[in-house]
Amino acid sequence: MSLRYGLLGLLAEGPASGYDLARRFQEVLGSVWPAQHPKIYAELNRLAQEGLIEVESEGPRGRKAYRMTEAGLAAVRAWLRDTEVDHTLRMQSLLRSFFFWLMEPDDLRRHLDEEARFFAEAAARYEEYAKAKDRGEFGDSPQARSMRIAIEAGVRLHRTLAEWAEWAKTVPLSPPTTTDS
Amino acid sequence: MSLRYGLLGLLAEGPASGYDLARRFQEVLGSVWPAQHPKIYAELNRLAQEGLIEVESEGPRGRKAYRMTEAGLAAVRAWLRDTEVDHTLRMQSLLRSFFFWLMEPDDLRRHLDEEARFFAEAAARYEEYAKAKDRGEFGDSPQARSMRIAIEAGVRLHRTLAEWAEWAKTVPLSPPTTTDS
DNA sequence: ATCACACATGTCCCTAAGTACATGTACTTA
DNA sequence: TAAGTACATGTACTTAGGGACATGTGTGAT
Repeated sequence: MSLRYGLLGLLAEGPASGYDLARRFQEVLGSVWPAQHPKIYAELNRLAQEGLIEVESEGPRGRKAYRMTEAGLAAVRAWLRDTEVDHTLRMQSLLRSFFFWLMEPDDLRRHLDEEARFFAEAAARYEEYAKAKDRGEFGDSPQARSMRIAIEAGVRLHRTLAEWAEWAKTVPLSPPTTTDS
Repeated sequence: MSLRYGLLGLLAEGPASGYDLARRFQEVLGSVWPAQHPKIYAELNRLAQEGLIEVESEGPRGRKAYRMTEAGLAAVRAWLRDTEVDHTLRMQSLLRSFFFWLMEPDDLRRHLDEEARFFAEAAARYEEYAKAKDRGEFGDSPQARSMRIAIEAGVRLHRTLAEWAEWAKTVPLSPPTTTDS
């Protein structure tokens, strides 16, 4: 259901085609909610059938731009206001960390180096985005301010994970061996 | 595939039945990789067919305890060492934050209050776990130390998200209106 | 003795997600 | 004018995940 409301949320900013939405999903929402174009086109058709969106215009190359209907706007708002947040998390990085004790120390160090680098780079990318927003590149609309909040989560989250990976490198996995002297 | 290696990872600590594994998944891995018992039993059967695990003993009420085989241990290790980490993230909380501008200020404040509370409570639960470990309640084995690292990630992650939600409450979503005087 | 509960394993079905395949059009550049 | 690229929309197949349903057993309490 989240994909559905992700699409409606994006369409609340203005009309867009499936192609546009697929790109925007990849660019901005992709890091918190991945979606491939087949799912997007399918969902758009369902949404249109249910009257939550409607074709606004048809363009070249079969392009169909959708516009949100009143019912659609009401539906996103209801989702945001009335439905419980699904806090389910699925992080392979953390799943793996339960099994670090199965790894050779060298492999583990290498792994944590890579993890730290990955998270730090992601954090840096989000920070660039945040700076661009703060420079006014996305304007100062409520949408842009919302995005700024989301980006801030990205920055903090990935920075935290990078620090965690660095910290993890300092934790010895084997208890000190008692020298039987 | 992560469920598979989650199960193998748990079985690396010692023999266990599907029922045991389902409970342990819910308790310790559930927050980073949810799994329901039907999936677990199915995966165990597949794993046994492929020779990565084998039935160690049969107990009352049809209980089947599985033991990991050499091949199974090699498989988890190969997964940990050689396969790339899937960093795909799916966080509904963050997806929603892109659309905060569609919410009434009051609803948004309420929402962020709830989010902050949820994340803070989760962080506190993880912290309790961490303290218990540091008191020595889980011993000092490599497994326990691995778990400690995973728990630390839970603490930091949720604390960060709680702080983010608190911070988000202080961000005005509407640009200051120019009073036409 | 009976009842409730925790133990224990599964099937079935539906939805969500991911990948590969398929098709065609407008524009830009060599 | 030919080739490459970005635009544009889909179908088909496979796997993963979640919920409901089904079934039966040992144990402890009343």
